[in-house]
Amino acid sequence: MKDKKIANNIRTLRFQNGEMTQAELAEKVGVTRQTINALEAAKYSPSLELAFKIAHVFGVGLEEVFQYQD
Amino acid sequence: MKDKKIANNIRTLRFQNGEMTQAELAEKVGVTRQTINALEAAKYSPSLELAFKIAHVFGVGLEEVFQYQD
DNA sequence: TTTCTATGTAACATATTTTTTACATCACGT
DNA sequence: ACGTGATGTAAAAAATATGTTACATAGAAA
Repeated sequence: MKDKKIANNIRTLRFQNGEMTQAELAEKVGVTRQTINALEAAKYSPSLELAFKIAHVFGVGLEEVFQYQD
Repeated sequence: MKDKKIANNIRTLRFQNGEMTQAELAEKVGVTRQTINALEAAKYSPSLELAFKIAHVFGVGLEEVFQYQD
C-alpha cells in the first residue's frame, strides 16, 4: 500500500475528550506515545486493529476517526 | 498489536457481488491473490488502507466488512 | 529563571504485512 | 484423459508499522 491517503481526526478527538494527551491515548490503546504522535502527523497509517482501538476509546465508529480519500 | 481478533466477510461479499474471484478482488484493490487468500483465512489483518479499498470495491462501509471483537 | 508537562523528532531494532515464486488439489468442460 | 481456472499453502524476501531510547523545544506555573 504505497500511497498514504488516510486522514484522521485524532488530535481533534483528543481535545473533545477531556484534553486527553498523546501519552494518555497511547496508554489506553497499548502503544507508545511516539506511535500516536506519528499517526497524528500522518507519517503512516495504523494497523486495522489499532484503528479500531482508537475509535473505541473515543466511542465513535472507525470511519469517524479515519477517512480514506480515493 | 499482538492479538488478532478481527473477523471479515470478504468471502461472503465476493459471492454477493457477482461471483468475484479472489484474483479479481486482488486485482481491483492492487494486491496479490495470495494476500486476499490470507485475509479470508484470517492469517493476519490488513492495513487500514487495504481495508478501506476492499470495502470500497464492495460499496459498503469498512465496518460492514471487518469487525473487531473486544 | 527554573521546573514540569506535552509534544516533535530521529536512529535503530523488532514485529507485522505483503510480494514473489512455486507447487498442490479440486471441479469443470472438452 | 487432458487442460484450465479457482483455490490452498508455504518459504523467503521486501515493505511497512511499531517499540525503544534519547534528546530537543515550547508553554505554563511557581
